[in-house]
Amino acid sequence: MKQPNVRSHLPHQLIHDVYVLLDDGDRRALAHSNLTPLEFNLLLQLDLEQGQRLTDVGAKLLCVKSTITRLVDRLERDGLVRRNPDPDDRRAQRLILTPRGAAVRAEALAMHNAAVERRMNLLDEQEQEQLTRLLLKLRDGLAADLAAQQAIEAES
Amino acid sequence: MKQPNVRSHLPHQLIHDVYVLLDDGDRRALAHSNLTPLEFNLLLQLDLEQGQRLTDVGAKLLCVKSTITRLVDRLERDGLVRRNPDPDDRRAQRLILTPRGAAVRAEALAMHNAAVERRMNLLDEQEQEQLTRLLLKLRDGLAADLAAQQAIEAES
DNA sequence: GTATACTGCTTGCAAAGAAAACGATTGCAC
DNA sequence: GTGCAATCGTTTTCTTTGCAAGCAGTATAC
Repeated sequence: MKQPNVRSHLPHQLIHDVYVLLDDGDRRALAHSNLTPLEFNLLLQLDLEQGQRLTDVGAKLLCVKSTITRLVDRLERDGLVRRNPDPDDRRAQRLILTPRGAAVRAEALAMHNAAVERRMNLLDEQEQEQLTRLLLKLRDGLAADLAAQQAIEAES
Repeated sequence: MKQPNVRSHLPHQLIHDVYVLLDDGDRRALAHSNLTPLEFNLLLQLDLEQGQRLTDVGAKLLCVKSTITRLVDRLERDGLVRRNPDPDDRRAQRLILTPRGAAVRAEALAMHNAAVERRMNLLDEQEQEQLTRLLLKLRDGLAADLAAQQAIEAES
């Protein structure tokens, strides 16, 4: 059994390989701004909608609360974001970007956009559209599959 | 700038999302055998060609040597693999699967194959072929891009 | 042959994340 | 209102990983 004898393993493996390569490229592009991909994504979230709670951000970034706490600790220490008290809920904190954070975000976004565009343009426009269509279908199916699995787990 | 205004960001984002979902599914499928994806992949490597050195495995699994050392520590402690001295090079160790390791590997492979097949069959056969073609092209291009970047770094 | 560079692996250290327990606060049932 | 459950965020602990330094063994230059 040299290669797994299941046909569907090839695309599965390829998604993994492509992800690793893209992630590596992202890290290289963001390293100039001293950001990890996760930090960058957090800054992007804040740009979209300031004043979010840590829990909200965690849900969007798909990581647990403690990870967000420490991520924000670092970013706050570096002066990129600030925790503001929530006027309506004394348990919660609202995250806002500092001016310095906004500047870093803009710089990193420009580098990131350029890097993504350069690499994705390895496919022509039509191929990108095809790929998008296939991945959308797969993603939605997988998300449904995950929800079903979680429902099963919740029962037991 | 609600969504990044670069067209190529959508497939980039989708690959990330799909990867996360697939990885999560892999972890669930492998959890029944108490293996992480990396441990599973190491066992698969050994199945392919027994007697490999740690360095060889590290190259195939794309992680640094120290990671392999500790990964093998765990698997050896659990009785799944064994380090054998290399007769030709006293620095090196040859990794072989124990009978117990082979059994665990077989069980995990069956579960993994079933899980991969079920999820990839969210796409029909033709779509899988299309996806494979696109990802192959992208992967090869990205690999070449990475090699070019590394060459630039090596110069400076 | 001896010095030097290189290779294979391990170890120490730090970064990152997950899980669980916790304190503080809120909201819901009654 | 009072009591109980849920929520928000932090802290503690554990696991996994990468990087850099180090040790032992090998190969190359001379």
